[in-house]
Amino acid sequence: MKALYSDGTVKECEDELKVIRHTASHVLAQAVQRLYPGTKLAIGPAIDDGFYYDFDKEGGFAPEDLDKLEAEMKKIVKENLKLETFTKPREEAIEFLRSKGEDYKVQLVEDLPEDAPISFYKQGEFVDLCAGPHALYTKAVKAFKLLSIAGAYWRGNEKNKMLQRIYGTAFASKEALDAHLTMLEEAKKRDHRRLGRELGLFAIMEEGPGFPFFLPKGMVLKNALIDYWRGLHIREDYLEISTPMILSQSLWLQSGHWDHYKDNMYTTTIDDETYCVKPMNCPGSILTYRVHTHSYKELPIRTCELGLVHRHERSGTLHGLMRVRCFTQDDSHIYVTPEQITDEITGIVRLIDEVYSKFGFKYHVELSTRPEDSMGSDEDWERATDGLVTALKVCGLEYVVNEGDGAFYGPKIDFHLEDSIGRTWQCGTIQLDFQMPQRFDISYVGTDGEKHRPIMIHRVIFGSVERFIGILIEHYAGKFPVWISPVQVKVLSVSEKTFDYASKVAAKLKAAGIRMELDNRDEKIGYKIREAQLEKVPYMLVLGEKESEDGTIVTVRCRDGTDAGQMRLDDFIAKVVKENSDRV
RNA sequence: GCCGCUGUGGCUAAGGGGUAUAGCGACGCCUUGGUAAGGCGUAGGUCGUGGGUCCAAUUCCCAUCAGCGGCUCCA
Repeated sequence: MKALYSDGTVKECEDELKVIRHTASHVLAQAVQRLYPGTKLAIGPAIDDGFYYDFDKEGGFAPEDLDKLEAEMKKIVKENLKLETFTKPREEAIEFLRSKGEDYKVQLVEDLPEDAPISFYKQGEFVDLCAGPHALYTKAVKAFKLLSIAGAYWRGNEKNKMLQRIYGTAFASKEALDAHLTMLEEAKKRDHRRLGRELGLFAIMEEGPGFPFFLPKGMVLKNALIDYWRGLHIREDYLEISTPMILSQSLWLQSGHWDHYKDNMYTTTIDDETYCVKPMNCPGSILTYRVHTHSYKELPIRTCELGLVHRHERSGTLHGLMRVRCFTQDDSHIYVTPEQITDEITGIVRLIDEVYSKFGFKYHVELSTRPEDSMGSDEDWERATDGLVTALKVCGLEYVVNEGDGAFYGPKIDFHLEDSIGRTWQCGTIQLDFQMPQRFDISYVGTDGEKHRPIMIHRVIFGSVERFIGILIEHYAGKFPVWISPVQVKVLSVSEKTFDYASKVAAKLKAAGIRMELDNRDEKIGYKIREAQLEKVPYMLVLGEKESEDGTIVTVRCRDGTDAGQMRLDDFIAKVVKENSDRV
């Protein structure tokens, strides 16, 4: 597709969808200004799967307005306006925008480099400050839909005014648009909050907003993950510990958490003393390090802990299991010498990759640097950041830099996973910390017999077991692999005549350690199969008179609807036991 | 926390100023049935919570709590 660039040239564009969507956002802004004169424009970019435009409109938009705006947009597309571009000198551009009352646009121009030409795009009566490129005519926006209205702060700063953002999407064809909308509908069915309820995995109640309850089936899944976690950590020479959930405020003052994190901390009073519910596990781990003196020969010391932390997250940020107020971190604190940093971090990156690959997750990596609210010297931060960058290079990992998003005590490498509709969630993280060891004055004895300061690495793989389970649920759409399936086999009797045989088979499965459920209800086999399908159980055993008379065989139906035919019961048991122990 | 929307039996929804409907599910009876829903019947809600307006509110208004979509923030 050809596009109009801000230098006035027309050429083949690199990203057709982006051009269509960006033009769609202009068409939306034009419709808004036609229907609601006086509405001010902020910004309106194309995004991953659509576009949005931020407006400042007196009284905001009502949901019905989306229909009216869509209708007006269709008109504008039908008018097939030609897009034109022109530039203005800085002062003239500011004057022009000011005369139109576009205060936000004036601010945008004022922030552009002094000597940059200020480009505008025009379609019919509508003119917008814009760097382009755009479609040549508005008819390029033939397949679009407005999706939602949301609040958004001007320039993403919560101290600024909240504007109204209208989200929409656009495609090159109606078919592509419909396919996208259908995909969104399908994704809703995989939402972990819905599946969590339907499959009886977890529940979040009004009595504890953000504090999830794990139901029996969810607990089986969680424990399977934890067993896997424990095995890995034994293999990798970690030492498991457990530290208290509530510790004295003085500890949190010493660690710096009170200064930098108190808004997120819950407190309680014990015998007139203030105690804090731990929002992180590091101070606890450090205290265990200090119990004994350590030699350089012991390092690296890798402590690990399934730590249940509580954080007061703001109410509007809670989201199913993905964002909660109490969660289990598969935490680890590793004490190393400066020379060991690169090898240790490289090892962790590989371990994280091993775990994510096991589930077939795609992930992307970010390097988060020093935030404004932080502690420690510039030199420490530089050394720590360099250490992480070196490890990333050694591993050959691609990453993006997330400026100012590090922890208050150190920079971090973050691993992000995607949910069913493409939102990403930070799960794994590796943080390099020079501060805690100083604050707690921990040391090891070196070859010279002198005390030296170890460096501390904080890291998680799942991140939070809760969030990881949320991602797992959506990734598998509830059809978990056998080893984490809450129920692995459902035993279904065809009629009352085979209740006994079904019970016998069930007992044998159970004795073999297989998680099974027996359905000996007085229902037809089709009904029992339907229910087992909805529960997304990997294997169903259909047991009727044929199987019962033989006494050693079972008929296996798989979750995907295929009929695996008859097998000897012993062979079936061996197969499931193997799948479970191989974790597939 | 901020902006907008939502809140009816376990779930999904309908309704609407004069104490509320359906389907699924649950339970009971009949049916003994071979790979995604056999039939009949029964129970279950006072409409998130608290105020207010009104002869009367679940239905209107206010507040509050929770959820949803975003923003900000974060594992």
